[in-house]
Order: sequence, then C-alpha cells, then structure tokens
Amino acid sequence: MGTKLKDIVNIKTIKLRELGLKTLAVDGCNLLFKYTSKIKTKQNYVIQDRLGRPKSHLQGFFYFIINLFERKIKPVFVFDGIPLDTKRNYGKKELKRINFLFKQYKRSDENKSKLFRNKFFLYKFIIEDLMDFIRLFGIPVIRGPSEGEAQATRLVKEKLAYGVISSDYDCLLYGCPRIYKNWSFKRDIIEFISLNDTLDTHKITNEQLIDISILMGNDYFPGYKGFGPVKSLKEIKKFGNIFEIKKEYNLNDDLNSIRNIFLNPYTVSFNPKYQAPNPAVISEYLVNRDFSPKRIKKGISRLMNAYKNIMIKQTTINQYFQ
DNA sequence: CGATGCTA
DNA sequence: TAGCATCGG
Repeated sequence: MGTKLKDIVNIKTIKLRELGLKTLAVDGCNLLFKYTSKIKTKQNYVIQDRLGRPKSHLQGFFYFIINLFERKIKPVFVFDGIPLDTKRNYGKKELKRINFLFKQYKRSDENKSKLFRNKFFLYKFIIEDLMDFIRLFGIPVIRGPSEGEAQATRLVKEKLAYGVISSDYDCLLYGCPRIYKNWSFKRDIIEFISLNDTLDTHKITNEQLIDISILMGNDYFPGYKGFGPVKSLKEIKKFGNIFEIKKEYNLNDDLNSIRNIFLNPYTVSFNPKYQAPNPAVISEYLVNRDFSPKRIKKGISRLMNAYKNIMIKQTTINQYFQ
C-alpha cells in the first residue's frame, strides 16, 4: 500500500553494480506474488509442471538469484510469518472458498490462475516449498513473525544487510535507511530510495513520516478524507505530530497503536549465513518440476560461475583489509 | 519477469 | 548481433 508515499520520497536510479558484494534483504512474498502474476501462459495461467504444480515462481526466483549473484549481490530472503495476515482478515467464508478452489484445481485451469494469485493460497501452500528451494542455493531464508518489511528492516538496522529490495515504501516507516526497487537486469539499473535524503528534504523525522502515512492512509489505517501527501506533510510540519492534529481536528481514533506497529514491530533475531549452492540438488529439484534440461544446465552453469566470482572477490577484499 | 528464438 | 516476439516444453 505504501504507494501513497511516492510523492514524498526521494528516488534515484543507480547502477546495479554499485551494490556489488552487498547483502540485500529481499521481500520474498513481494517477489512470489510478482512472479505468479507475471510469468504466465498465453491463457493467462501460471506455468505448471505435469502434476499441475506451479512453476512460475521457481523460474522467477531461479533467474533472480542468478542475476543477483552475477552482479555480486548477496540476497537474504525474508518472508511473512503468518498465513492469516492482519491487513485482511481471512474469515471462515474466504477460507472455505479457497479450500473449495484447491480441491477443484486439478480439474479447472481457470481456478488455478485465480488460486495462484490469491495471497492466502500462496502463503498456505507455496511459501514453505519455495523457502526450501532457496536454501538449496546456500542462501539464508527467514520467515518473520509479522510483516516481512519489518523483519527485513531489522536485518538492515543490525547491519546484517545493507538495504531492502521491496516493491513498496513501507520499509521506510519501519526506519529502513535504504530501499531498492524496480530493477532491470537488462539495463542493469535499480531505483534507490534513501530514508535520510527523504527526511532531510522535508526536514521531518522518521516518526513524522509515520504520522504522515497515518493521515494519508497506510496498510493499517484508512487515513482521513482530504489528506493527501501535500496536506499531510504541511499539517505534520505545522503541528509537529499526529496527536496535536488529533486535538485540532477532533479525531477519536486510536492512532498511537497504529504508530506503534511501525515503531515497535514484532521481529526475531536472525543471523544470515551463506553456503555454496548445491548444483546437483538444484538440478534434481528443477528436473522434478519439468524444467527443460537445457535451461537447467545453462542456468546452473551461470549460477556456479557467478558464485565462484563472488568468492574470489570477497577473499581478495578480506585479505586486503586484514 | 527474464530467457530464448527468429529475423534482417 | 541488436531488436522484437514469444515462450516458460
């Protein structure tokens, strides 16, 4: 939802290679959703193996990892923890509908395409398998207890990652200093959003940015009518914080708890560790999912070459600084 | 989305 | 070999 911050944040396009040898926390759910909706057949279905299992996300993640490795970027994948997400309450009705669709999905292609774009379905049936797949690359994966953005930001704050790759701006509200989005491997560029630059530009604090998001509306609060980026920013700068505005406008929502979601998110301690990718096992996994041997061979060769180059570069640098 | 194949 | 179209087998 963080899209409403678009008019406030500072966006800069940089070269992907500037991020070489950096560890970036990747919002895995974001990517999963992206690939299951964008990698599709002519009939607009996810691509599937002969057993009807989805492959779109596997292909997407496979090349995403390879492309990052080739640019010497090390990802750590962060997934959301809870299948029942707090933004949308999946009631009994929706659960029933999804179970119904799932039972039918071997028969109806139409249901499949809907199912694979349903967040609840992905959370319940796809994520764990995908995390296992990623682990075969020796890449650390964590499923945080609340929002992925919050957990990813914690890694950055603890200097275990340099920044976060995510499609929206919510990480800024959690205090993430660097967000990267809208990459193009072909053009070798990525957009960079700096929290500090954003705050400096408007001469506001991180808490004030949260307050602005509350006025405009964020994932946890619908906001107030008439409060867009311009008015929200102006009023926060004039009154200082959301509580003064609450008094001024006679609002009676519990805004402090919304604020606290961002100021004190529920996350866990995690120390990312990297290992060498396991080409044989990755290959076997992809063969089982009906990827063509040609694709697998080429991809794995790119992967292992890229990994080797990261290791060489890293050792050289480590030696240099010793 | 990113890879692959085809065309000139 | 770049640029466009189509595939994901």
